[in-house]
Amino acid sequence: MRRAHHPATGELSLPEVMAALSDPLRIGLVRVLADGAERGWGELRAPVAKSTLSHHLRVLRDAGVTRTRQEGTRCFVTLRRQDLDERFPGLVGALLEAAGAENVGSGVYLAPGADSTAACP
Amino acid sequence: MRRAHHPATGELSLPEVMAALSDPLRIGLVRVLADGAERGWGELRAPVAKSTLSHHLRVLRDAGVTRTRQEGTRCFVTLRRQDLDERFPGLVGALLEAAGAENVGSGVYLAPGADSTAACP
DNA sequence: TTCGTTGTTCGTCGAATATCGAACAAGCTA
DNA sequence: TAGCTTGTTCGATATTCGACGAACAACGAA
Repeated sequence: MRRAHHPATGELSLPEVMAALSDPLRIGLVRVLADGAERGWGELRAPVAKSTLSHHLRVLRDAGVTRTRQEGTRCFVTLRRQDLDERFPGLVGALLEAAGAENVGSGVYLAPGADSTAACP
Repeated sequence: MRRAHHPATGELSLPEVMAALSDPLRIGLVRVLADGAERGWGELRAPVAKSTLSHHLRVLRDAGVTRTRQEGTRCFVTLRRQDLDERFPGLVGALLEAAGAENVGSGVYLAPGADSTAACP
């Protein structure tokens, strides 16, 4: 598991962020992370193969939408809400509101019983 | 020149709109149209072949971001700001603000001397 | 050390995208 | 009618994207 690259706040690219947020599955991931809690990779459920899920998380990470932290063999993901709001004020909020109203990305959810406080037992 | 298809307000798809707004050139087009004025196709200047420009305008139109009106052999384009705001409140505003701050899509501009009031002489 | 768990990476596939020039169609205009 | 203007459409390429299974790497546990 190679060290993941995270763009600095100042390096965020608007087109790249928009592209990252143009896939229903990735929108679903952002919605799941929208409460600001850190989530374990294993908590995330989506109707795709795990290699595909890894791909989508990588796209989000490379665009600077999420941050991945590694702990042992596990990964924890958070939404970079503050960084995004700093560079693109209101964008993520508008997206989340619209996605909620349209129920975009509803195929993504958290593993039943998973709790943000139990992410690191 | 076939009759263009415009999705109804209720048919707008968030992922499709996001994808349409993830290209720098298309963001530039939206910026040029952001003042709400109707612009003639011929006023639009972008560093691509006209067939490519036609393609990008079609992507925007098909996603419901712009509306195209035909008058004789000419086309006039407007931003569907109201429809977009109705479905995705704040999204276009946040995009425009961010794009302005980052100067995204600056390769797109209006033909010198073109005026919104002179679009239909 | 030997497993088992956990994500990532690789190779591949089909579909979609961006781009260009050329050909085309529709409507003015001479 | 014959041309001119204006966009659109058509191939043709090259690139990228989303998806999958399989292989791999890193770490903890037995």
